[in-house]
Amino acid sequence: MPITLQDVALRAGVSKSAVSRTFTPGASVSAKTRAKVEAAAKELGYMPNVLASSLTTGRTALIGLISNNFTNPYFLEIFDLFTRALQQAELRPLLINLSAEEDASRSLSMLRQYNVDGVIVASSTLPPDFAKVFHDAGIPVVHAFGWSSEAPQTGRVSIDNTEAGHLAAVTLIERGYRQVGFLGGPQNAATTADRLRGFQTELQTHGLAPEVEFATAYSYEAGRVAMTRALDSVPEVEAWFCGDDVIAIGAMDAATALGRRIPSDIGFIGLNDMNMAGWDRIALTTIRQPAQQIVATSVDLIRQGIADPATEPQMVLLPCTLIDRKTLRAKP
Amino acid sequence: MPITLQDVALRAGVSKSAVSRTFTPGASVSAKTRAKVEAAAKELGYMPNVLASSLTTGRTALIGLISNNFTNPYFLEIFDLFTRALQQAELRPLLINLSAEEDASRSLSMLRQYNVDGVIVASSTLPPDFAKVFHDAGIPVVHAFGWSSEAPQTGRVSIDNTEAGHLAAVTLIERGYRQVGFLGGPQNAATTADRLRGFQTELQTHGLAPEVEFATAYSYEAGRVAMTRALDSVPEVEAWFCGDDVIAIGAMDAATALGRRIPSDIGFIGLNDMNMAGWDRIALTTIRQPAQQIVATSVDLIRQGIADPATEPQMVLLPCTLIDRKTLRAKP
DNA sequence: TGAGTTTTTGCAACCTGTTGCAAAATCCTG
DNA sequence: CAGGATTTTGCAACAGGTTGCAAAAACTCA
Repeated sequence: MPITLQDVALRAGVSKSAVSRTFTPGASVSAKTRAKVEAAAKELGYMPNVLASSLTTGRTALIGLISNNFTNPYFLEIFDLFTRALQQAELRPLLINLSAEEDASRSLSMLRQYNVDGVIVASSTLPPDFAKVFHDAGIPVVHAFGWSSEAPQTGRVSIDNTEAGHLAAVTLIERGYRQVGFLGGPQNAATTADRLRGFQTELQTHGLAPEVEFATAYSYEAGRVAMTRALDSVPEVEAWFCGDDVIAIGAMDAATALGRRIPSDIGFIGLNDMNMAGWDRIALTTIRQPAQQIVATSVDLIRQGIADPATEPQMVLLPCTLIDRKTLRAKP
Repeated sequence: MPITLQDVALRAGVSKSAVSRTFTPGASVSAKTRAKVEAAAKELGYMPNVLASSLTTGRTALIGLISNNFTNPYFLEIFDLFTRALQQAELRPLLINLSAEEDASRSLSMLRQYNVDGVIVASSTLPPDFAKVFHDAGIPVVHAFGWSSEAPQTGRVSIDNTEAGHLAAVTLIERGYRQVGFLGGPQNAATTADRLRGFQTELQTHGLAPEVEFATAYSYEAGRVAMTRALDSVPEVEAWFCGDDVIAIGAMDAATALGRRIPSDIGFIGLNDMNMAGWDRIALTTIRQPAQQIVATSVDLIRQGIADPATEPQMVLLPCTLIDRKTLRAKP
């Protein structure tokens, strides 16, 4: 049913090779035959079958986009950015949701069956050595949003989470908070430890130490239950650094439910700066990840990896910035 | 470099066909050769190349998942559901972001080049005849979340939007509101007209007519600006039916900014019931779309369409329900 | 055990393109 | 216009599988 190379060749009165070359950039075809072929192709509505050509060229332009963050609205922004950047680069995202039990190895083998040209892991909760599996399989891979100082050597791009923790501490201190808390994301998340370390280190230089709690997921609910617990066990904490905006929102609702006012009674600072953080009723003071740059860099790295498989995996760290809104009291 | 059928055949001491058959469900292979082949395959780490087999079988298990709703957090929930459901069905979503200028025909040809087995259009703002393009190209297609009574005959699954408008009207009336408004999504969205029609029709039977406004997008910002305008031009409206939760949130923030209290001064009812609508600080009264069912049905329809291309496209309408929270006053 | 059935197997052609190579066509220069 | 250099072209093999067909092997049952 669908039109093939053969059909076009016949119609144009040339060989299959001629048709193939017409559609291969940089191949040798005279203007005359190119014209004939293009006319025939147009008449028949021909388009080359990428999958068939992938057999010989080894290229599919398919990129595995793997994530398990399907409950954190921030990741919709990330998916938006990734799909656009990939499309721009003529690459096609094969989306994999690893939220469910789905084990990693199954998705690896699936991606190999489809011969993907590269893999992007967009997640901070997938184990840092997850990306390595692809690297070891010879598939270019970059792990975005999941940098941790102990992770193995694969392509990585992220903010410097230690630095983010540092920035949070500095901010809280300069606002005059002394009793502070850290409400991290899942304890096993690659990034949590680094954020905590940076936070603690800076506090230490001021003779302070944070209370430490962890939410079980990057979600509103998890933030809410963790904070409900914390408000009971360590009610004296004046301000919390939350490992994620959505966790922060859950935490703030927990505080509000218990009658605490923000920021007069208790302060919160988040991380990510998702769109929603700027909504009036949220107005969250937070640390912004340069999502756009992280995505652009990730896609660049993947393209490099595809173009020259011998390139060493690169690790790039981008700076984050404070976005001041209304959930922390002003500098005294 | 990668292991092929040939390699396994050699190793197992059988023909290529035997190996192929071992991996083809329902093919005729004796237990003995199957064992030999499986052993060899395991040792070598062989996995069949789906793309190569797609050449002869015509099946890729690839499903184009097209959307342009990458700013509405509700759609993260939808993507979560779709990716899971597709994975469950051993289908692979090729994600296409149509937000940008990207024109439809380009994505059609791309999907044809990749030989997708089917297409799911998840959007209410894509023109209703967009899905038809795929139908006409002989590709099974279902349009989810975009039903409109005037749309052409392709697979479709959605709530009955007229019914939703009707439900909104009934709800507002029974709460004692008389001066009501409709703040729709984009005016060109497939669903908006139906919702408005249902809303108006019901109001009419009570001798009422709504004020009508439209937001330019399904986003917080759009809801906010539209409502800011509306509060100026028709301040007498007591309650608004918003075409989407995120629009409703923007609208509510506009009202709050102008000093109106919810629900005592002004009421809001949304549509979708995204997760976030249940957050304390939002607590939006809204109409729930049965997202889970819509997705499950869509995937079923696609599978049917793949299994038997001759099946007529089906249209299924699912019921929606009211979720009462705190943005509408109680029944008097 | 042997004839008749049924199942399993391998061969070879095929799916849709790509590409190295040698032949054919075209171009250039004196 | 001849002769050499360059470009264009088609052939045929190949990428990694699938499948119709006929031959081979394994069953059945008298």
